[in-house]
Amino acid sequence: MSDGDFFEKVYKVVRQIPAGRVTSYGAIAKYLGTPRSSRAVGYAMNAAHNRPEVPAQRVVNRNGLLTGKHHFQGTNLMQQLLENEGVVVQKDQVQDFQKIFWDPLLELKPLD
DNA sequence: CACCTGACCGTGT
DNA sequence: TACACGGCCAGGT
Repeated sequence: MSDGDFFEKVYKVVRQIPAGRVTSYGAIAKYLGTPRSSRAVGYAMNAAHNRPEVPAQRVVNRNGLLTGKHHFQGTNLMQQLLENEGVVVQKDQVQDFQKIFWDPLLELKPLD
């Protein structure tokens, strides 16, 4: 595994998040076996702008807060994309966060 | 080559 | 409750 594969792994997981569900940076990092790399997951999302196949709006922070909304076009694009998928967002906060939370550790099989 | 800067998170005081 | 700290990855200056 070369070093640059980390972002790719992140994208691979994010791509599998079902519409209408969300997960967190930390959950992805943990799934990849590097629980301390949550920050790097965020950086991967920042770099994911070239990747239309990566639904970055489905990744929020551990509190269900849309911390990365400023990196989308406009002011509310991230929220609108989510609401478009049936996710209710209010004041940058995902409602029923725990309910629609998608944990790769549980939903996804160990590594892919 | 030595910093610096980010879509974060857990722990400690 | 609030802040400080270390760890993670990649690219820029």
